Formats: sequence, C-alpha cells, structure tokens
Amino acid sequence: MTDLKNLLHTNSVFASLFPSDLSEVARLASSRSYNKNEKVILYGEVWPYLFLVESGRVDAVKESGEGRSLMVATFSAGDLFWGLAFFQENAPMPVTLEAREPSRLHLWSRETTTPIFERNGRAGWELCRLMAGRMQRASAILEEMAFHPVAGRLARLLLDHFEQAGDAAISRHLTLDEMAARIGSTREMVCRALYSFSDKKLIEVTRTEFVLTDREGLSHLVERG
Amino acid sequence: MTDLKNLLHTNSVFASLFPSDLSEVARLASSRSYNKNEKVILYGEVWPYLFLVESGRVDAVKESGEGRSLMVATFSAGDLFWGLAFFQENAPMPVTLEAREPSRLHLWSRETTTPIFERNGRAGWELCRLMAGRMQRASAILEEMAFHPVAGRLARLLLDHFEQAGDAAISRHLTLDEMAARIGSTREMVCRALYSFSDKKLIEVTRTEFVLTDREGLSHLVERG
DNA sequence: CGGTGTCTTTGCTTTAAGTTAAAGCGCGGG
DNA sequence: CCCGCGCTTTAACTTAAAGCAAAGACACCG
Repeated sequence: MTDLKNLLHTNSVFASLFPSDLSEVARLASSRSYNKNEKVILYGEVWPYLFLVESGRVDAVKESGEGRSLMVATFSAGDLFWGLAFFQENAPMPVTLEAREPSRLHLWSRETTTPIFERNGRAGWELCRLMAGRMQRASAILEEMAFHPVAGRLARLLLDHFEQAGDAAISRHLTLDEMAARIGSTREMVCRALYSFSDKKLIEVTRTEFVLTDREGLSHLVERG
Repeated sequence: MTDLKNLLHTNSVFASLFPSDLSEVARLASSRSYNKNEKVILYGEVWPYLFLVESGRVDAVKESGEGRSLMVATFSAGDLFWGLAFFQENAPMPVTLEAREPSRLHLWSRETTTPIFERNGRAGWELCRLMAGRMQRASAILEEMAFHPVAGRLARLLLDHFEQAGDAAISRHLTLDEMAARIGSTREMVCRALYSFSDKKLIEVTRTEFVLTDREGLSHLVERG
C-alpha cells in the first residue's frame, strides 16, 4: 500500500470511503511541496480544491487593507482543508493559506472528487462533522474578538500555547508580531500587556523566556476580559 | 402530498434525498411553534437537532457576560440550521436561537436522521455546501469585527438593510439597540455614527425615518473602514 | 387626557486601543 | 571582533470606543 493510501486511512473522511473509491482518490491526488513562507493561495482567489497536509504546517491568515493580520487557523500533518469554491462555485477564499515551514500537500479538484463524495454518504457526513468543528472554532474566535479585550485574548493565548510546561521557563518561540496576529492586535499592545501581566505577578518575562507563575490569575483574566 | 413534504422539496438538502427517505424524514419531523421572543435554545446547551423554518423568523445571537450582544444570523421560511451537537456529540450551541416573531419550526434529532444522511450521499454533499455558505458568512463577520471600525460596519448595515428604497424615506424599523447588536457595538455609538453620517451629507436622519442620499459615499466608508 | 414606559438624542467622562518614536539587545556576516 | 539589522522594550501621545446620565419625543393604555 502506498504512503498516500496510509495517510488517507488516518483521516476520518477518507477512511469512510469505499475501498475502491479510496484507491481512486489516491490516484487522483496531485501532490506538491511548498517552501517556508510560500503562499499556497491568496485571499480572494477562487480555488476549488480540497487538500490534506502530509507534512509541515500551513497557516490560514486574514489580512486587512493595511498592515494588520489575523491568523485564524493552522493545519498540520493529517489535517484536511479546502477552498470554499470546492463546495460553492465562485466563492472566493476567505483567508490566505501560507506554508510556515517546508510542507507537502495532496490536492484534489472539485470536478474530480464531487462524484466520489456523492456516492459515499458516510464520507460526506464525516466532512460535515469536520466542518462543524471548524465552525465551532470560527465561532470561538468571533466571540473573543467581539467581547474580550486584548489582555484577555492574550492571556488565553499564553495558556493555550504553553499548556505543557508547568512552572518551568519556556522559550519564547513566538515573536511579538506573531502573537499580535493571533489575537488581532499589534506588537506594541502585546508587549505592554505582557509587562502588565508581569507587574501583576501573573507571569515572568525575559527577553527570551516566559514563566507562567499564576495560571489561575490568567484564566481569571480570560473570563472577565 | 403534505405541506411539510412540499416545504422539504423546496430545500436543496432534502430535495436530494431518495423519495422514500424524504417521506421518512417528513414522518420523523417534530413540529413546534414559538412565540415572539421565545428562546428556541440557549447558548452553551448541547442540542443535537436539525431544523427547518416553516414560517416566522429566528435570530442567532451571541451574548457576552454582561450586556453586549451580537447577532450573527437570522433564519426565515425555508432556511435550515442545526445545533453543533447534531454533528458532534457534546458540542455546545455557539449562539442562542430566539424567535423574533411567532414562528413554526420542524425539528429532527441526531439519532433519527444520521442513518438517512449516511445513505444519501447527495444530501450530505448539499449539507456541506450549505455549511460552506455559513462559513463564508461567519468569515465575513469576523473580518469586519477585526478590521473595520464601527462607522464602516454601520455603513454596510445601512446599505445591506435598505437596498430596495432608492432616494425615498425609509421607516426606521430597527431600534438603535438592534442595529448595535448587528454590528457589535452600543446604542450610543450607533446614534453618534448616524449623526456623523448626516453631518457628512451621506444620509438624512429623523426620529423615525432615513434617507440614503449618498450610497457612493457610504460604500466608500465601508471600504477603508 | 395624563401617565408610563420605551426609544432617541446629546453631552460629558472614562477606558481601551493604536501610533509614533526612541532606545536597547543580540545574533550573524564580513 | 565589530557592525548593522531586526526584534524587543518602553514611554509619550492620539484616537476610537464605551459608559453614564439626563432630557426629549413618542406611542400606547387606561
């Protein structure tokens, strides 16, 4: 069995195809590699493709007319995503997709795969479930942007992103700009918020490391914003 | 043929069921009426249902801890929507659903309908298409909240909501609070923004009516935010 | 008619967010 | 080893948004 077929088996959507259709899908895939920071597709383009990430990492980013950007999702090995035009003709991409590290994707076009999904009810259903999950995430982001101030959003980012380490120092592998993009703000705001957390003894900050000293306090900030 | 079956036929998802399954679905529906302002289901509940609006209007609203609210969608006759738990067990409602006028809905539970979708590939596919459309809308709202200031969001609301009338006076059938909920702001901000538009000769405002005098100018405001 | 409650409008205050500018640090290239 | 560039940190300033309070306007009801 090919590597691609193995990869397909690990995905709940493809795994529920009839075996013959799974082979067909494996044959229809067009595979491509992307360099670090290479764009997969730009915001606003009509892009009728479905893709599965074999390796690497692809970010979905919205960019405003001038300067600001907001990262809404990131996809890594095993994740499935699509251009809206895969489902609805002429629907433009709502985000730019950009490879953050050298990445390899397998792509399928709308025409070749539509008939396969139409005869595999179970796979269509799994795809719905996947979309429901994405919807939930979109909804959570929207809620944060609408109701939680910057400090609350940053507190959540810290908690989510540094779950693992307990009291240990964590190296800052995100720049201020990257954090700002994730919470929809600016590098300066993030810096100030970090130091305001530090003033309140919630975290310790150095140029290169964090220590989350008071997760309780941080999650309290997330709550009330 | 029953009224419900007629209604089902007008919906792209149900219309692509096998005829026998369509009858089955009609039989499985539980139908309910809601009064004006009655809640269908509250934010955060686990609600594994799919529903079709027969008549009336149902709004999807997010509410913040204190006071603020944001209306993200409204459903009227012929529209299909669902609780996330219809697709993913235990996923909570991301919005509160509330009947804005006396409304009648037909509901289906997860258990009874899952097998039907699994054997009707075409219907599952149509459901995906529908979800893609909803995603697009969610994405547009997010983008506005993140990148466009209040004035821009309000300008769009005016243009969208009063498309029909040309230069004629339009009665204000939305209160300031309702407009504020739609653009994620407050009554006061909306009022001020309206009068700032009026100062710029983009619209004319009276206590009870609007005239959109300069749609050009308004859409220009939408652009640059 | 007057009373009551909802909605609109406005001024004033407070808070959050964003912008600009100026250092400071530290790593890699020459 | 030093220099320069890019990222980080900080402070002062500006703007946008929200909150509060009070005054009208209107609509409905008894």
